[in-house]
Amino acid sequence: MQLDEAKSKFIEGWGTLGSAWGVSRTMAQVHALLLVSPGALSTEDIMEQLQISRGNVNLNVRALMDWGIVRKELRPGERREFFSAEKDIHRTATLILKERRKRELEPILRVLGEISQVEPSPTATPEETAAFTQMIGSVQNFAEFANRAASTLIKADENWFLSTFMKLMRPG
Amino acid sequence: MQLDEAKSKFIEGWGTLGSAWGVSRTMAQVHALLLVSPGALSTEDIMEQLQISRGNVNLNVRALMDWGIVRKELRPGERREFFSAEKDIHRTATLILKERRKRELEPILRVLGEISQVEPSPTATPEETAAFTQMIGSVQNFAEFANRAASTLIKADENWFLSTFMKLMRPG
DNA sequence: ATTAACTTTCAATTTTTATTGAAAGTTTGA
DNA sequence: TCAAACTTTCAATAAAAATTGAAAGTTAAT
Repeated sequence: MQLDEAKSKFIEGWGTLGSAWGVSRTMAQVHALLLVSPGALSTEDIMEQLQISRGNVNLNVRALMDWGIVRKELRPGERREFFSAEKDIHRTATLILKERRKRELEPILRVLGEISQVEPSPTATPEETAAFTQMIGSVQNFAEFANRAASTLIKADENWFLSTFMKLMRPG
Repeated sequence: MQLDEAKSKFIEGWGTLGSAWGVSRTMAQVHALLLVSPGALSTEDIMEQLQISRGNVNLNVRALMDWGIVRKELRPGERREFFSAEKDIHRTATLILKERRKRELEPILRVLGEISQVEPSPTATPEETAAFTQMIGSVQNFAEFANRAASTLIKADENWFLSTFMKLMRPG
């Protein structure tokens, strides 16, 4: 396979993966393009390579910068901005995890905390209320577990990630 | 807070969480409704409680059954079908993990495997090709790590999940 | 202060995805 | 075998999300 074809396949595959996980296809594709590009790219470069509009490029690179996985690069004597992706995959994964935890896990934990305060009422039997409380409690436990696991991974350095965690996963 | 209000908030929150992770809002809401309902529900029950059409209920309930997290329940002497959610949250999480790994992780691993076979060509410098191969290699390593981690979690029973994994996450 | 080179915004549009509802299909009991 | 009580399908429709492109905004050099 030729390099260009391989790059295209990666961009396409990464885009598909992203959209399955709630990241817009284009955002994932911009990320993939920056990952496979040796140097930083300008807005025009991205527009041309992915065949998308200027506004779209701007929107998506800014979202990627919000996530901390893409950086703006300024070159002396150049007015336009160049963009490059964090190339360390563990760091990238950590940053994504951090951001998604903040955006998605924390809100549901808040909701779970609120609704676990459900009080006995005349319209529901005590059994119904108890069943609900128990159900929510187990979801809450699980979500808190996931939250703590995410924290640990976020704090962990790459060595820990590769050695300690790897050993756990393959104890043989 | 009253039980009904708490249930609604859970259904809404679960729906939002789902859509952030690439699951349709309605599918997540049907799942949430079944989770908070003490008994099994009929198609009509779901239609009424979520205010959605019969076709939509049918579609989403079948998708949830594909995932293995909702079961059909037949009652003697009743022609219609009732549905109930797996109430064990660890088991639910495991089943979701398993299904998503199959649907989303495996395809990207296949793509990565293919494109790592990139060959030197006249249109690209050896350095470019090498940089690409290295990049893809690190993504591949990471994806394979995630794949193995998922396998382990899938095989693990609840005890392991709660004790061993918990200890690792909070080594103090 | 002006202008050229850029970035950002946003209302309009397109594309994608989800939903409906009615018709077709299936199953079960009489 | 019939018909009632269901489930399933799918073409049409609606809703949501992504995208465009042109105009407005910003910045930096002269």
